[in-house]
Amino acid sequence: MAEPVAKPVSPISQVLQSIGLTRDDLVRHSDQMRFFLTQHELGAPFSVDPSETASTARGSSRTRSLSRPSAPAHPQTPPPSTPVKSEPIEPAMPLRQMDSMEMILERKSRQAKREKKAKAKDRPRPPPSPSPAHTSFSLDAFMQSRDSRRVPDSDQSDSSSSVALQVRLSVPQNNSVPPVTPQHRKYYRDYDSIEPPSRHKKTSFARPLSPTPTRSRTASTSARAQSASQDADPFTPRRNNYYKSPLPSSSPPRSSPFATPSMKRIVNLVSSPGPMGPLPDQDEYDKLPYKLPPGPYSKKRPELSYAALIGQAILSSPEHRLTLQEIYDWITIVYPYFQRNEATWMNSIRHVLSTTVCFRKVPRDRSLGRTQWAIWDCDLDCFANGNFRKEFCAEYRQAAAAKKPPPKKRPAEEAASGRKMKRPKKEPASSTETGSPAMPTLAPASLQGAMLLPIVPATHFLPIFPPCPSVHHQPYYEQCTQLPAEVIFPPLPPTSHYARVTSGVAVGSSLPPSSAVKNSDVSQTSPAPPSSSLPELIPNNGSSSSPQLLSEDHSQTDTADVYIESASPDVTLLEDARIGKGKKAESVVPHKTPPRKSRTLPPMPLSPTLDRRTRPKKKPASQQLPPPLPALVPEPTSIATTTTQPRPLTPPARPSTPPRNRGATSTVQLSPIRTPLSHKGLHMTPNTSLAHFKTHLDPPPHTTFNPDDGINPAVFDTENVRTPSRKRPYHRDRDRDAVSAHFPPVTPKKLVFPAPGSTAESPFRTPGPRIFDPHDPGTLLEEEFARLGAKAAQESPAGLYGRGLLYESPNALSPGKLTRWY
DNA sequence: TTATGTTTAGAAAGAG
DNA sequence: CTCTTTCTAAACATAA
Repeated sequence: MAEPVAKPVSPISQVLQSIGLTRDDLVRHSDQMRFFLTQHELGAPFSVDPSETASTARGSSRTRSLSRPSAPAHPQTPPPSTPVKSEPIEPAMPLRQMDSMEMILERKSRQAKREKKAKAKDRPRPPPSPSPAHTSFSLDAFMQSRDSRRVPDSDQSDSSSSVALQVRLSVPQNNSVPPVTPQHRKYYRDYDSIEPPSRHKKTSFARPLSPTPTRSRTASTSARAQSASQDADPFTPRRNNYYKSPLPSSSPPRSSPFATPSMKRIVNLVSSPGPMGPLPDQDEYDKLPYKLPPGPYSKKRPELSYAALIGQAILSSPEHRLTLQEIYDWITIVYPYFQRNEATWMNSIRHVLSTTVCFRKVPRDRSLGRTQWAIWDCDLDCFANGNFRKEFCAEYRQAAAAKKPPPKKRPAEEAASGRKMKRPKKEPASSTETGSPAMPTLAPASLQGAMLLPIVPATHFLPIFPPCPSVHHQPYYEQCTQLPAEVIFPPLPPTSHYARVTSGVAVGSSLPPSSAVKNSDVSQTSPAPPSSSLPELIPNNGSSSSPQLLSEDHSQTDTADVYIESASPDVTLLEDARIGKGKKAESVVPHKTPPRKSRTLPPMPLSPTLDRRTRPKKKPASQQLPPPLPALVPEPTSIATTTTQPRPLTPPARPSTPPRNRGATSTVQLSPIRTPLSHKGLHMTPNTSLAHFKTHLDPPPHTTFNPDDGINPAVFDTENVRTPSRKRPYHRDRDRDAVSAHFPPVTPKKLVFPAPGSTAESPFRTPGPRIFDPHDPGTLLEEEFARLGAKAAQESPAGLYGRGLLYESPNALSPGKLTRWY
């Protein structure tokens, strides 16, 4: 690379000289340019992430996610039904050039749809009105869904619609496929959903397509690949819209618009059906219960694990809880790679939610909506930097501390001595399991929660319990520390209330007692932990989503930044929202849910998850991990407690919690359900330190990143935090394919700037290290650098390349993930 | 019937 | 080579 390379003097150099700029300047400017470009135009033909290419090149690293494992094998067994999704791969559309066009079309179609639906449908969700959008979606959804499985009825209802869908899908179907193409269904249907035309599109690229016949995967793969190819995001959420909307995710009704039932019709046939609904329109983004990261979204498959994606999604909501649908929506928007049609990933998402300890189920009233999946504050560490690391789960830690086996959410294994048992069917009553014996073993997730807690009325406990008690009192903070909030959440606009709030909260983190109570809730939900980061999440000022909550918050917060009170209100609100409404149902869950607020709580240890299973499996890992990130904060517990103290006290009842108590591992009551671990008293090691936050509202250093700097905090973090360990590349065929397809092994240029600030700026930027935008000056520069090689590198301001990132392969950078965030 | 959840299996990749 | 992790697939459950 470094070599002198042929062109001794690049035009650029000349130009620079003439201009009097240094390379550094160029870099900076380029970054800025890039930034603009990216923002403004998503359209870059494709942002390829160099990283991707590189990654691929690199090795496997990416995830294997794509992999289609066994695919090959399948041949034999072509299951009847799903023999294979594979089909799919069609050459499809070339890249989408049309993004803009498509976008427009889409919108139009959507609007039309909306209108129609609005009329037609009832469902529109009540609440806010966002619904309309939904309706619009319906088409899409339907298209998609249909594609996949459903029948065609609609088939194409409209070409336009189809188009829209396609677009949305990101796929270019349009091109290739006529809008309607009923066929889709065939394909899709046959094969699970997966590949709707959209995928095909992709093929345009090279995608060789994966040969892999495997079923769905292939399809999926292909799809993905396609998606990947398309980098441009169809909808980049851009703008601040995001910020705005905080619909109350929690707010039951609305939940995600998409989610809205309307979609239902569409249902998929697939086993695990996917879902359906179309994504929300951009317009609707505002309304969403979660915050979308800015930036164009890369269509590539994220390197992140599903757990990480879920974590990002959930954490993007003010309360840190989303419904499954919302999670789907978030993922599909932010990672266009995942399309609604595909059942595979959704199935995986569900699977992860069910099996991962950190994802807590919060039941709600039906009236409110479906259950929500929450991340407690105590587990925030797990999601730092947008990644997911079990090790940091409170339970894990505890377990580690205890030396017990890592908890698993689902004990299934444990329970039964042998795995395999198929489940006996469930018993209707969970009781059986829970009740009895199993305690250790199984508890349904929901139960778990319940188990843990003594059941306090939801409302009560929310405040009361900190989610994860023990460890983090101030989960957010801690987390924040660990995570760069920014990473997770885009920086808030100064103006935004949230910012203040959050900060305030953070500050208050200590949480005022008063707030404390509420706080717990608050914290949970929006609290902010995300200090810095959060803000955005919550955006809105009044907006919406849980609007009320938010709104209030704002007011309050605004006024007093600090106080929790603001929070408190929020909390209250939140709770109301959640609890009040949902709560009833929640009784069980509550325990866990409350989490968010963990802050307040003192040290409860949590053991909740443990209950599920203490499974030995991971121990190793868990053990290793124990301490979350040391880096940031020192002692979490102590601090936390102090700060949070307020509420902690009563860890009320939570059965589970008690044990946790941090320090003592006392075994407390065992919740019947709980896992033994909990009982055992895993204590929690506080690990994380919140301290930092206590002191500082802002996230630790890394968090902030200036574009200018070029340094991507994330990067740092990543390095630190992330263990590159596995690099799983996506090897799995898909990924590779996808990637390769798009960009062939392109030489991994090291272009990848660490996405330094520039691109980086957009936190959520495409995952890859950055988008490859040919137009982007940055690119040019990069090339130049490449030519110049080391020289440039040296020169390059640290900022840009930060640590030499310049040349690092994207992968190296950290998992692309980080990058992406920034 | 659908969407959602839970659980079991198995494959692939990586780490040790 | 073994163990672990992640992903995928699918069966089964259940609420609405």
